Amino acid sequence: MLNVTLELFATKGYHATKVSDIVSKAGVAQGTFYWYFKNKEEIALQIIEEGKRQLLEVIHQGYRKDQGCINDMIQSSKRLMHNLLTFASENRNLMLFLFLKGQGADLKIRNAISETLFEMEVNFSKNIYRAIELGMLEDRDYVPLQAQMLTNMITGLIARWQFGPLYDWDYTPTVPINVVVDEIVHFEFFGLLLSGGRR
Amino acid sequence: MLNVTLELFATKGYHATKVSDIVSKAGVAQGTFYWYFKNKEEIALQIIEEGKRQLLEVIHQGYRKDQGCINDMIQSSKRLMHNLLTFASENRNLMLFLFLKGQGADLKIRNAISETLFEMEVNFSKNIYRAIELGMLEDRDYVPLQAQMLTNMITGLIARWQFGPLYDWDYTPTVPINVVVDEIVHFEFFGLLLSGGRR
Amino acid sequence: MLNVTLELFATKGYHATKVSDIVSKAGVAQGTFYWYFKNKEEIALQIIEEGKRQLLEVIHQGYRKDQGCINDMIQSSKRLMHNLLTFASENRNLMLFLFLKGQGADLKIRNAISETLFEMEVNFSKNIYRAIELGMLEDRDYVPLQAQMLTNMITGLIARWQFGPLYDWDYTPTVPINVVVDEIVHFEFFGLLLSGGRR
Amino acid sequence: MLNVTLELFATKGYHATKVSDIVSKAGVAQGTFYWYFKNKEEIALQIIEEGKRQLLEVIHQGYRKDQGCINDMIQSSKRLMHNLLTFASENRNLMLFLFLKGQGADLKIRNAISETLFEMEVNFSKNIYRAIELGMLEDRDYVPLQAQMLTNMITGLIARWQFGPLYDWDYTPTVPINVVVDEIVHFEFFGLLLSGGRR
DNA sequence: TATGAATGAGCGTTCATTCAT
DNA sequence: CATGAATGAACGCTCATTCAT
Repeated sequence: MLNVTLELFATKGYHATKVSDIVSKAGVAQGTFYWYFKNKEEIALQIIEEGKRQLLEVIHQGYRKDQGCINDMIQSSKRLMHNLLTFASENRNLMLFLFLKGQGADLKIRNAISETLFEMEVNFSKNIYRAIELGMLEDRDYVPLQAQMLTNMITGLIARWQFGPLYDWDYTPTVPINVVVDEIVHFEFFGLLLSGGRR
Repeated sequence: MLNVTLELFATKGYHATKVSDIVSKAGVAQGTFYWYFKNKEEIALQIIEEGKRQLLEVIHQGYRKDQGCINDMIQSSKRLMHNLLTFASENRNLMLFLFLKGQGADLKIRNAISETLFEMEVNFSKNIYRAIELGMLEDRDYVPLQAQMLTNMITGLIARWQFGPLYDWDYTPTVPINVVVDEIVHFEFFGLLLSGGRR
Repeated sequence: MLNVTLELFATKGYHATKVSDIVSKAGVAQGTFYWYFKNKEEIALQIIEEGKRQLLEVIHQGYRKDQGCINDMIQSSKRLMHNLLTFASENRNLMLFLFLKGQGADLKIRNAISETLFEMEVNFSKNIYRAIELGMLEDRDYVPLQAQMLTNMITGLIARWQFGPLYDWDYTPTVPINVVVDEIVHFEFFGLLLSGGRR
Repeated sequence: MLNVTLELFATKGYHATKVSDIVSKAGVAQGTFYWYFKNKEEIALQIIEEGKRQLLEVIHQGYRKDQGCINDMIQSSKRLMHNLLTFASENRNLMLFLFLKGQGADLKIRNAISETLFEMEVNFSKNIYRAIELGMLEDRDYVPLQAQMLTNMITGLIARWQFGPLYDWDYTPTVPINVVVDEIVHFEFFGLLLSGGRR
């Protein structure tokens, strides 16, 4: 039922998705829904929770562990972005819901989503701090701000890349995944690396 | 009525805003709403239309017109970003609605918003192409992709800067506007400029 | 305004006709309507009143005055029916409203219409009684019942003849007026005349 | 719910009957209505459909099957009319809705009703043609027109007989059913039979 | 576990009517 | 005489939720 619901949330949006839509698509009766979930809000929260877990797992795997040269850093970033975009390709509905449609839902759900995005940010921050610790980047102020920019750039780009300017579910990406990875990492690299000790 | 409605849309979201909320906040009767607007959807579309107009006007004013050195380009970018962030500060509700909450509304509204963001992108693209023409930037592929990244970075940053990680209307920015401008332009500068002839 | 309103009542029906339809078709402002008429009901009642006057005038002109033979009676009936059908052709909207659509309006209006039809009946009754007085018809019971049947036959036929089986305003009669007159009078003649002294 | 609704439609008319009237009279909640019917229009259409079925069944049973003399034809007509009037007595609300109030409803409903009346006409036409085939009546033009007159006469008479000149639901018929049957059949007999070969 | 009929609060919208100008 | 903006009661309909089976 989670997958079915996520698909509906992603395409129609939270409010426009009726519980009756969910159950009819899932092939069960209306009442059955309420055996599995307390209410409509809860299924959304579960979806977000599970999505967050997977998303952070992907990001976590790209975490820099060893010291290395600039090139190692770039390679590591590329690997992370590649994993992220691959995950995005395999979880289109999740991306659409988390990065776009979700903000139209009710407060509690919006907050759960915001929290997810914030944790992404935190991980990017950690990544940057780690790179500084490892001596790969010079120390700087405003690491969180830079992590924000990265997050926005990445989530926004994933949405636009996958769904086009009108955020259409049936859109087919026109740019190969490698190009997107390169562009992001390029921005990231120059944005972060060359900012040097600016503080 | 437009301002009152925008505020409600921005804080509660489109669906959670009842027409009765709008009219009671505006101090008129329920029926009066329908004298001025065909229905709830139309007022949203009008708000978006007007917001788009203003937003694009701000962006257009930052359009590069004269050739210049690298420094001119940076200054011009800073001026544009400063205008944009100032406009954002003075139109918090519009930002919240366009960049976040709006995607939870119905198809027609979402499309109108997407179109607005897309036109921002197009303007950034034009800006980049213009800089190439003027010899300020080397020629490159994927200008639209870079414009997308810029747009995402900027809109996302505006939202996060103004409303914090939980997108809370009562949040107060913790980072001074100049720092944000510097960071954005830094990213933009290195991202775009130093990408050189990579194609 | 009366004509405009009658046309709308006849085509759309009483309830489906909005005061705003009337005034926009009449080319005046909404408020003006209420200078001429107390409310929507009143204009309907005025229309019915005026229609009744005209209708009864037509019927009254066909009233038998002089004694005569059977043939005189048939000729007189034919003349009456011809006048009635001619009037109907020239007052399609009135027919449609009185004989069909009107019964869907509110109580007071329905009663005004019923009264109109009843007065038609009364006149037919008088006509029959007069013919009996003049010795053109034998005396009989149930004259009112026969008058009812005549009325129903005539009003129904007028509606069906002018507007077809679906009561469509744009329908064009397929049967010439003389044929209709002949058929009605034939029915009337044999129905009334030959019923002889049956009592 | 169908019976309850028919009663309300027949007494108050379609537009004046609120869904809340229906459900409160039926003793269920507002929402329950929409579990059984798509909307208010649909229940009207179902009522008409069912009414048509029953009405045509009654008429069909009176269909002439065997050849016979004039008297057989009259007897057969009387039986049909008697059945029809008996059915009408037992389905007062249906009569009131189909023959009077229904024409005030919206287009789709009006058309469904018109269709019902038209099928009555068609059946009467068939009956006449069958009588011609059987040699009980001479051939003639304008059979459909005569069927129309019959239908109008009969439906109108049923309405007036049952509900009086003001079409009042609480009216009690003042004329015994047999008299009405006799009068109708008399009109029909002389109207149809004696019209001979007039063409 | 699972069903699906039943609920009812709440919403968007309509439209006859009013009234200051 | 005429306007048209403003009113607000009332309606049809939706849909998340409940509960007897």
